[in-house]
Amino acid sequence: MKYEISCGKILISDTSEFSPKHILECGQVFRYLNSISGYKIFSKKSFCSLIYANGYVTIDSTDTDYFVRYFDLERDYGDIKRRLSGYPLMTEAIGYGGGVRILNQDPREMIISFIISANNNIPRIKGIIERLCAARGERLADGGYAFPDIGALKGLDRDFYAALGAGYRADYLVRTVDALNSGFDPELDALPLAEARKRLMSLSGVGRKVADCILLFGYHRSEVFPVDTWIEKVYRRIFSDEGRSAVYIADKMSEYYGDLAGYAQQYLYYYARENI
DNA sequence: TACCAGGTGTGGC
DNA sequence: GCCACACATGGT
Repeated sequence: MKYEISCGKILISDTSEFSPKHILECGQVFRYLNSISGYKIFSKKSFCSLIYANGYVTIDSTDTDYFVRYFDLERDYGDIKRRLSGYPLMTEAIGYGGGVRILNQDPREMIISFIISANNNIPRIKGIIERLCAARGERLADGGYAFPDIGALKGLDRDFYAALGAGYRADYLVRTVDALNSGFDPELDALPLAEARKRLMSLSGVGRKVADCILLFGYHRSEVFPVDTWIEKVYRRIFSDEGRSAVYIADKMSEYYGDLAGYAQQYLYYYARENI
């Protein structure tokens, strides 16, 4: 998409493919604050402020290259939407969430965050992650906190995560942090999808759905279609097909949409959250 | 009060 | 392989 960079700011004039609300509220990201003047967004050790006014989006940061990639600005979402427009319900879904983009987030941050997300709700997920960052993340220039390095979580026991409010996921986090600190290789880009997914699912607390979210939001594997309770509702509506397992739906939709599956899923997820 | 939230691990079959 | 069930926590 078209954008300009000047004085540490990224300027986007065509907002038909960039809606801060759509991007941040489609469930892919948990580290953002909403204020009167706009949004503040944290990723790894970077942060930016995002202002939407007079038809323009301005992204202000000290790391413009990082956020060009983070917001996936080099990709043509107009083309993606055109290719999806023939699929059932997609015109309506894109009508509601046409400004969605899939962010390029840090794989380790996604692993930890989506383990926390399991059987949980978004406000609570955000709170747990914020407390994790405040407890173990590096202090940033703006007064906020970075997402902790995995090394900074080494040796912490279940009581630490339980105190953050992680509940029974505390044990998963202890085991997965240990794996990440002792040999698990998060470089999965060169692997076939099935092998990458299998490796992620070897981590405690990572089942099919969490693995697919990590693959989509941490590795931009757009052929995956994460299936949660909301997407199950949309699936039933589109195909009038009751009683299918989440894995069945994920496999079927991945094949149905091909390399557009992840994008289709995000438009449908946003639509479901707004309309079902 | 029972149910829900971007589900997973476990044990029984 | 499938299935039922337990699992912390806070909101409605």
